[in-house]
Amino acid sequence: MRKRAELRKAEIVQTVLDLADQIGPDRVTTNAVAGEIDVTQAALFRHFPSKATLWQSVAEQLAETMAAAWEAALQGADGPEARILALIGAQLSQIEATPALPMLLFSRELNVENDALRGVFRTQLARFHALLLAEVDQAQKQALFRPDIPADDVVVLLTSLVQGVAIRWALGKRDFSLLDTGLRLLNAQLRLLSTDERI
Amino acid sequence: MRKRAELRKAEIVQTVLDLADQIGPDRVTTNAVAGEIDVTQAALFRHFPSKATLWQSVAEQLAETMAAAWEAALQGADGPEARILALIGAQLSQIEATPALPMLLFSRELNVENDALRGVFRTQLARFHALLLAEVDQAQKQALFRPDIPADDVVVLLTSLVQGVAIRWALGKRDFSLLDTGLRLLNAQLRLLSTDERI
DNA sequence: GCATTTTGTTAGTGGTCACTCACTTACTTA
DNA sequence: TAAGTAAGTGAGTGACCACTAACAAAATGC
Repeated sequence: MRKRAELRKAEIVQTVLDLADQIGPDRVTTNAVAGEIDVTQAALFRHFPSKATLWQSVAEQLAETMAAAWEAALQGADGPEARILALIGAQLSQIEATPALPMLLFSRELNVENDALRGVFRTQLARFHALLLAEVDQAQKQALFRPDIPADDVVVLLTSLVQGVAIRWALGKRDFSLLDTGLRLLNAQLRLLSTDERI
Repeated sequence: MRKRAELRKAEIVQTVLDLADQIGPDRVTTNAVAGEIDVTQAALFRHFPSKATLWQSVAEQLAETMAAAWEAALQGADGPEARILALIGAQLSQIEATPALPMLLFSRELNVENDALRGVFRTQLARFHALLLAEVDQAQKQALFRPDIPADDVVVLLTSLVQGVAIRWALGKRDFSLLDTGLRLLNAQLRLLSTDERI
């Protein structure tokens, strides 16, 4: 069935993400993608000049979705602690919705073959770090967080928490909710960071 | 130059690890390995019946080294906190000495192609988790650690710390000491976990 | 010092990869 | 409704992959 280019492009990008999760990013061949959407392999090259540019489209779509989710998280929360919770919750949801993300970070495609792809992800991670840092800084200035740990280190602890639980989830059987588990651990960590002795 | 099988085997295994770091685990082809040690590609199959068994040898060697490092860490430290420091220090050193380790965890080779390889790594990670859990349990029983966070969650926070800082190091420019940075963050986290208010 | 075993080479195998090209069919528009 | 364009096909390309078989030479054992 013939489709318009825009539709087909979106379909291809989504299929790449699905396949990346199912069989691993580096096993996503043009043949596999084409077979999944019942089109010949050569048809893909009508829509993307090369496989690398196809991956770049995937990265750009992911970057947009993530940026939008962070924006929404920040808008919907008041105070540093709530915003940290919202930001990390958004990130966990994003990973749960796109399970290929963690593996993609370590894929050959990103790390070896495709410099542009790597650039997009690096920029996104740096942005997330900066957003968290601003909130942690606020929290320490308002004496909500213990002041004796550098804000930068706190951010690394928080992002590590996300990565750690995401890895356990992605490499394991995914038999627990990434969002729930992540938020439970985050609450524990926030309790440790808090200056309020009662909680 | 002709070498004895045992020497050659060890050389091949080491070359696989080196190349896995330099070009990524999934780019380690038999041709690349052979070229690195100035031997024809076919010679590799004198020593390993298949590429999969070659990777298994790599995994076994890594598993042995790690187990020995953990053993030494536990022997040389007194008290739960010191043992946690030693265990995680050993793990950070191991990653720094074998930078391919984090990427290997997410490689196609491990996750898709080679079930035996995946088994070895899963077992190792579970062991590390268990070792840490025993120490955290002790620390809470001796009232060195806050009792209000489940020991299992504390272990996840600690292993996440290792993974998080290792990822930053492996995917970045490696322009900081993994061991130093990891231990600095670990000390911060241990301070947060401690019941002693003075530190 | 000769025979045997071990370690290596040369030259292939079939399979898969991204990508190309000449051609056809479906859709759009004048 | 005819002409032009957009989307898709079929049949290839060379490059690279893990792996094999027949043969050669180096080391070892008697």
